Amino acid sequence: MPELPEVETVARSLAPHVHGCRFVDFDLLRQSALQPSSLPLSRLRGMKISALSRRGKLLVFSLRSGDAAEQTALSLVIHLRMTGRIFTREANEGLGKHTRCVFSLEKPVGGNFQLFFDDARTFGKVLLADSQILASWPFWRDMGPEPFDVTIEALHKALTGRRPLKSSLLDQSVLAGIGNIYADETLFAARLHPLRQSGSLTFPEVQNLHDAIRSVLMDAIAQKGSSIRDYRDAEGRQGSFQNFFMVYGRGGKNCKKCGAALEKIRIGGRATVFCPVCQPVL
DNA sequence: AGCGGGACCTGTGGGC
DNA sequence: TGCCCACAGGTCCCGC
Repeated sequence: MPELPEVETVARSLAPHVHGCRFVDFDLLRQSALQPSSLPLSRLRGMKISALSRRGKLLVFSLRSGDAAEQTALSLVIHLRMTGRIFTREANEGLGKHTRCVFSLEKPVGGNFQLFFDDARTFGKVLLADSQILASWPFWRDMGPEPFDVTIEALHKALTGRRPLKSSLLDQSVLAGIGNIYADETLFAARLHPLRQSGSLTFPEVQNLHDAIRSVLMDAIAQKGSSIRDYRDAEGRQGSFQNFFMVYGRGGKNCKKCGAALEKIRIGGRATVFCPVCQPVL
């Protein structure tokens, strides 16, 4: 599910609820929801959330221990993968069918609430890490630049070889945060064929792609993400960018721009939709 | 290098 | 209505 715009929306909607809150307790209902390299979640107790941010598709809680004498800093990192959801609950409303982990938090002004991590497909992961564990986690270590930070030159340099352009966009070490929806939407906006060889792009084409990535992701964030089925923000609201899809999930339908029938193919095992007229091979 | 296929899982929607 | 199959927003791993 959640790609960059969805995780960004979750982070923004969740931040005001959790900032300054302290972890009181946790309940890990499914052991496999914990990344094997994680510190035990018991280390959470007493730690305070100093910031909530996003890196690629990861949600990152920055934590500090309460005592000023020996401050420790940890990060609680959550990857929602396909169907993960994070949301808050005021009281003890009981677990959902797919609840994998529950965190009990204490507000700075007093009073407790719970943070739920639900995940139907159980692909999602939770990782509690110090800076060393985080830095040596391959997925974190190898993550490429944020799409809003990368320069055109750096993007040009990262697009190499004969691999399909779409595969490069999905490669988190090239750019962090783009998934199947936004790869297809971005390529349409840039008028580039998904099978173009990554290394064959001219500088103006990379410039074009760079613009498309930023504008598609910004539009999607403005619409609070895309809700295909599972996705909701931290307050249970759906996104609305699915109403603006030009190609994703529209194989066989007419291009909204030129009317041609959109083609659906598979690239690297992922369904890929594009317009053969707006996105010519050359 | 990169692709196809499988694995990890559960749910949903379409076809019959 | 019900059953079976294909497919789903992501990543990792293996073999070719």
